[in-house]
Amino acid sequence: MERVIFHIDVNSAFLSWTAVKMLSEGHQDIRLIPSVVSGDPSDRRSIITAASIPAKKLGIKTAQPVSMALRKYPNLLIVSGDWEWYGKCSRGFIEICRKYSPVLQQFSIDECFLDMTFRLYGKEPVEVAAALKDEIHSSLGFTVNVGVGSNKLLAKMASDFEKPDKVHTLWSSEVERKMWPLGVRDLLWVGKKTEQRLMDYGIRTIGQLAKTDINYLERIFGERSALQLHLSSNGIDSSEVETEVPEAKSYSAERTFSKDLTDPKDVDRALFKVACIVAHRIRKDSFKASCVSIFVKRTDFTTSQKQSTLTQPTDITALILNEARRLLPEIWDGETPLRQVGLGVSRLTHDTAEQMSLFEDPRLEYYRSWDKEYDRKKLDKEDPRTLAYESLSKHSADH
DNA sequence: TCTGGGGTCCTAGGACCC
DNA sequence: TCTGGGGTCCTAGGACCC
Repeated sequence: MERVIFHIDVNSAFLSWTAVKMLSEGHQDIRLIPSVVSGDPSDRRSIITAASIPAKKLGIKTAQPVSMALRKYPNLLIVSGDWEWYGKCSRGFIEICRKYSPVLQQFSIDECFLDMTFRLYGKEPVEVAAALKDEIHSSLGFTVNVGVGSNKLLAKMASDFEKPDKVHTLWSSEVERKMWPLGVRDLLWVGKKTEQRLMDYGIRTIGQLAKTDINYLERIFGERSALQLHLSSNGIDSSEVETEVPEAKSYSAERTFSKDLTDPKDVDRALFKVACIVAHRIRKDSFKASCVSIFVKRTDFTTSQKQSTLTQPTDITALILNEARRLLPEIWDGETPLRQVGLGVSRLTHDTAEQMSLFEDPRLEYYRSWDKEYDRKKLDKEDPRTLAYESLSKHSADH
């Protein structure tokens, strides 16, 4: 029996959600004018996080630099994001979707899949999808697209058809007519690089890809990727709607500076900030990490990364920072200007047993109390107090 | 025009062990 | 003394997603 899967996708999520909030405060509806959500517009390096449909019609796209968008349209309305509010909107929209089927997989902050196979009770899938779409609009004030299909891949492809506020179907029987004429780039998991390689071999549309001999694809992409391309271009996807929320596998934070850094003191301070952010987040989720990695991006956009495994998992900022400091010289000569500095942790465990040792470093107690205070005071993540930085630096430098 | 931030998964090579 | 093959862990890098 054929399955019925819905994919629900909020239209220009961050922009719509900001619009709803501004409307309630008496502002005009920014969805109807050229507008964008972005980081600090005075920073030359800020990029566009979300754009309204009128803005998109002017050629303004997500991930473009704000400066570029302003050159295209100087009257562009720029608003900043509000992540707490976005979290509320996301939870509200997921809650409504869950009423239609408990077999729900949240795919990102603004997308989810529903397995509707046993939830239609004789009703037409398209009518149920329209009811869901309209309920979200009337109760929360923003629009969504609903893709309806025979599997997750097709549902997701369908939700990407004409926007906003639309229901589209993409059943297996419609693949040839609705999906095959599209360019390969429209296929899920085909990004820029794969598109270029396919182009090199004269494969431009999803239909051409579907009809390409899989053995030929294997020679270009390897066994695994070839199979993936072959199946998805033919509209085949047997994956389930996963209701379990997977545990995080890694945490990371990175900062791009408005001016490239060259002073080792500035770089160290940046490392400190990202270490505080990452360590705070793993403590909040009661994880400890065994692997620390750092990465840098240079002015020419080349990047380097270095990671190493700790002898014991930890959630202590100072120990993570120390490892990061040890690794840094291996990827940075102390002079090359750096555009970005990042820090990540992985190999996470929930192991709570403290590894007590007779020889436990007495400084650990100080580090833990420092972290406790950081967590308690919710210190401004972007601007940890100088004093805190100095005191932690002084201690951990002795290591 | 000049490119953010946060994730996941895959591959490939080297080290090490049996 | 010189030898095979398989498994696992670790690290670096790349591609993709939102």
